[in-house]
Amino acid sequence: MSEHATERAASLGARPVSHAIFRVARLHKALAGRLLRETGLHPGQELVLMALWDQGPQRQVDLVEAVDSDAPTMARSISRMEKAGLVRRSPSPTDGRAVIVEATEASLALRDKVDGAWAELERLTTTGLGTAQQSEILAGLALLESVLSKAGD
Amino acid sequence: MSEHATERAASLGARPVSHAIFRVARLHKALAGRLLRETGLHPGQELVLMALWDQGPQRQVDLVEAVDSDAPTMARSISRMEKAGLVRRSPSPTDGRAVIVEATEASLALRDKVDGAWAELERLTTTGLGTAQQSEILAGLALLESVLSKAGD
DNA sequence: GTCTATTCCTTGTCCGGATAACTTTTCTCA
DNA sequence: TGAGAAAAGTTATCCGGACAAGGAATAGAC
Repeated sequence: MSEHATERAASLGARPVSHAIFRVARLHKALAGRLLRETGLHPGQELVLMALWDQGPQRQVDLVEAVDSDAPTMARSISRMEKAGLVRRSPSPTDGRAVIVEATEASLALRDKVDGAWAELERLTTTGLGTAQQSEILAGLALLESVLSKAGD
Repeated sequence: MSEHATERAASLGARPVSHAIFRVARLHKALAGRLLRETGLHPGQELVLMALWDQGPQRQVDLVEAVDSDAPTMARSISRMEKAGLVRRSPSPTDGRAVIVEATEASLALRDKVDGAWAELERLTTTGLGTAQQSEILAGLALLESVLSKAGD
């Protein structure tokens, strides 16, 4: 019937790297979400807090850069975190366009939990992997990252 | 100031595998979305259509399994695709609970574009990688997948 | 045969991610 | 200096992903 039957029969299984990335990312994100649940944070928010804890108050656009997000997502997320008392917003004294975001004292109570969750995530992710395998995987991921970011031009 | 400064100063950079997975997944998904744009589909919908094209009409729960999604997401996605004329729903003749989903003839017009987009995605993902590097990366991802799915218990 | 447990699906809610459209402010440079 | 380009945020609209709750039908146990 179809003159492309042989190519098509394999279409769901024949994109090995792409599908593997999909599945690993999904599992990894789910695991991160589960570990983070006890902190009450949603995946992504902890990255914002970690950036604020580490680098101090900064503009939203800096946070976007730090966690590799985008402006609308960050604006919304910051609003929610502000409402939750995790974060404070104030106008930049030197740039009328910018908003300075800082972590509240209340957010510090989460710091140990967040650090623990991330450590646990990394532990679970690399459990059973030798250091050689780990660096191999890391090198592979770095390679993929550079290839993909070049492809995104 | 902080008695944990040394540990904490590295908190954004010291989870190499986890962060690498995050970044690769993000780039990969963005690339997939861009390639898919010309089909008018949103990322995820093409997986549903590919499953229907390849395996024929099936229940929603089978589609959930095929694309590794979940029931609520699938229900909503199918509804949208039904509204868009890509998919048809009918009650199962043998199971009163189940719904049989099938691809419409109209959806077939997208098949070549979708196949092309996925081929291009894989090509861009693996461009510049030797076959040895490819299998190395694939093995690494498979390893991560098995570790992560075991951790998700 | 009935009562319970399971399965399949749906709806509602909340979240992040992406795009587009827009406002306000700053920067650039001719 | 003054016009236009660029940057920072916001809001809107979609989308998929996750969770909770619930209805309806089937399957299983007794």
